[in-house]
Amino acid sequence: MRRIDFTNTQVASSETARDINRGVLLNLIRRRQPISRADLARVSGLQRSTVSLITEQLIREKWVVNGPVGRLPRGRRPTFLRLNDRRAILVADVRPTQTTIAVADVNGRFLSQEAMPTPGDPQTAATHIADKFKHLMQTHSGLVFQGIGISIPGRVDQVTHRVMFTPNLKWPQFDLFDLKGPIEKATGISVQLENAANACALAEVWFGHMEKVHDMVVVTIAEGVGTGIFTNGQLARGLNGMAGEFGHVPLDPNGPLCTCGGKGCWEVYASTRAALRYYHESSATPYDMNFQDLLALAEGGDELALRALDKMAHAIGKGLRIVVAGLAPEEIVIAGEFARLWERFGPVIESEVAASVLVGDPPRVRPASDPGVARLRGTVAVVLQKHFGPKDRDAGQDRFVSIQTH
Amino acid sequence: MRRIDFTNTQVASSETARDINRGVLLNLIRRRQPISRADLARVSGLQRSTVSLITEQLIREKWVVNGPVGRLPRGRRPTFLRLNDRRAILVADVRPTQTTIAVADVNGRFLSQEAMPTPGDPQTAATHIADKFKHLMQTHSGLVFQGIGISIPGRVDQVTHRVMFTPNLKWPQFDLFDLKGPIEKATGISVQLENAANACALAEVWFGHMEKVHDMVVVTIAEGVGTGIFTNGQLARGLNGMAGEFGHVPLDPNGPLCTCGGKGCWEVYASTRAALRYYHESSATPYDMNFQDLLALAEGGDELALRALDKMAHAIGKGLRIVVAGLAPEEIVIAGEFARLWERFGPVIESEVAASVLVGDPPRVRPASDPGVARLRGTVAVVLQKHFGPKDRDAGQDRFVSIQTH
DNA sequence: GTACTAAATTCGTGCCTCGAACTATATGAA
DNA sequence: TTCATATAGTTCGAGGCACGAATTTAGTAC
Repeated sequence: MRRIDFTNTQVASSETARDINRGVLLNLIRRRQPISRADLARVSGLQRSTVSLITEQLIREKWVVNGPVGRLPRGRRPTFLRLNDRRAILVADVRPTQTTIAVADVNGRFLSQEAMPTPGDPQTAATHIADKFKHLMQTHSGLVFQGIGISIPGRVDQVTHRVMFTPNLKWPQFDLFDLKGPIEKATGISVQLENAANACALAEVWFGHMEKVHDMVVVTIAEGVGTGIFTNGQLARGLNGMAGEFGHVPLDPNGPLCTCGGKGCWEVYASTRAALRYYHESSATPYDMNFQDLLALAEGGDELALRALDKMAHAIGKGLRIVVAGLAPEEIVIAGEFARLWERFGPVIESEVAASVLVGDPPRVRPASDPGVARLRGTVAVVLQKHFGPKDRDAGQDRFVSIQTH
Repeated sequence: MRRIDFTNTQVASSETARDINRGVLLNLIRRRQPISRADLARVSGLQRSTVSLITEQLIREKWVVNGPVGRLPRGRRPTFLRLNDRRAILVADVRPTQTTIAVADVNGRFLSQEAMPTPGDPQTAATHIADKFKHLMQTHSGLVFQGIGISIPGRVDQVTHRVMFTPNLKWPQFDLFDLKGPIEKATGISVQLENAANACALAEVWFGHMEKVHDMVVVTIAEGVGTGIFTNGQLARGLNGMAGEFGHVPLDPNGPLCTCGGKGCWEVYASTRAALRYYHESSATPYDMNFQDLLALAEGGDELALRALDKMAHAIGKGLRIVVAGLAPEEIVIAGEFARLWERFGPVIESEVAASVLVGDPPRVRPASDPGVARLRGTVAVVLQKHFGPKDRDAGQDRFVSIQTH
């Protein structure tokens, strides 16, 4: 007897072409709105007739709405299309001390945003966050909510939706707790969990500049150092979602102890905690000071603060050498409040990176497009990706099937 | 006036479905040959009628031929399909001291294989290799040659087809020399250049085990240490094709000088050269000895040789920590002659890797499927990929267009 | 009003997959 | 030998989809 394990190969049906083109047009509208059907046809290369049919479908599906009418020197006026911004997304960005909750539309514009202290354990956090969400759903009753995105300072296995690794978030037994389930149950909306650095990477791709970036690495500098790797047009997630933990690569095997248990990790030298440590080592300030304060001091010209941040910038650059050698991204994006002082410290990082390029062009190094909301906006992108992104179509290689012969 | 830069978005036409399904079936036939049309339908999920039409097309295109007729307990006998193995590929594997030239069929089976010393400069190499190829084309006149693949110990920019970085191959001004052009001109066949580690990665994916691997890293241990990164179903090539140079990440910034100009690179500790150095440091053997000799000594039980290789294995494992933390591949494959002593040194690497996993499952670590021909067979895959692989369809994100308004 | 222009829609054609019906070819029981 | 049954492979009509020419719609210029 012969049984077949029917994990099907990804074949195309007669509707596949429509699926693909629908996605192409939806994304073109998203990036170029307001845009007329005629322009869509020109830009996409599809026939005007095809564009009309597909946009009609998108309007029926309520993703797109007819917008204002344009004006041309001659001829019939075009009707512009734009995304239906009554479709909205709920997002939360969980950080060790503070959690931000927001409502965004499909364009990544925030309609409401508030902060709360991060609860001390995941159970309480789940209830508090869910409550906030429910409240926001009531106060924004005109909107249709598409999904919930939550970014955390840790790695998430996207198969099991379990949290794998959160060295900087001191929640007891978080890895055993299901954050997604309770919030979905309380709100009735599907929840996506994602690592903050990965979220930032998606933010750049979805809301950043127009040109297509093929290989990019985002580095989030906060209490820890995280990287989000975007390659071949997708996030590299790795086994159990653990890809991107360059922050825990040791730069010096004899260095200070890290929260991960290792020694001399990049994060130990390049995180905001490291900068505070540098500062405290060189001054006699009392210990209750946070990174915001340090930045403020530096912006005010405090020499010791500047020196601490300079040390941090060098450490960031040093760790980036590994990323550059290993992945050779086209672009490196630095996210986190540290990027506020880009003018001062960007060049430090840039020169360190340029020195590490073995041969060829150095990667662009730049701060996140909108550092203040990078993480939140990325979390919006996490949810949008489910609707606008590729339908998890296999990137070429077929998925194979095992035939068991009995 | 408005001009449009018509780098078109990738839209689907009415033929797209056929394109996709043709690829799926071609690859299914490749991996499961001999296979009947009925089985193809079952495995792929396509209708039998559709399978018949597409296989007819593949037979017309001469990719597939009708093979033997099967035998079943009941019913009409199935005609098995298999790849047309008269389609062949010419490959060369260039290494610092020796170059291997071979003819392979589309199944990666070698029909002929020979070695020659690697010439001292790229010009001579191009003529010699082209001559060998032309000769092989004559002696195998029954075959239809699909392409030429050449693997080199260096990185290749797949956009410009220029060689970027070959620290271990002492060819003068190789980066200014066009290896592809002259050989194409001499043979009339299109040439693909690829880094040896990338080639090995493709070999594993194309000719390795059946299960689909999503994230894999191949480490080639030879005169240098190279890595080939396979993520999201594709090779990660990076800017100028430079991705994968983990071999030049410094493990110790004060270590010995590397051929790349840096200090204390992984390669300095983990290459075959390193093992020879370790051996020579501990014995008084004359200096004209190569890695093959060292392996032979170790296989014969020489204590000093074993110790040198053990040190090398530890260094390999230590560098893999970076790869594991940064990419969390499902699988790490070790290629190169070193893998011959896997029984002895595999566990050393494995335990080092397992210790570096922050959380979750450790990656599988294993030697290359067929270490002796890994590089050559991978080079075959480089060429096959052009015919069997995805049609460089964008993995989701659309490619944008810039409209210049004058 | 007429000429012209551009946007958007309509409609016939061809490609493609689907699925039912049909043909071809085998085994085994009556 | 004949017929039921089972499996492989083909044929053919239906429906989804993109294409592209023709048509309709709606504006400007004169």
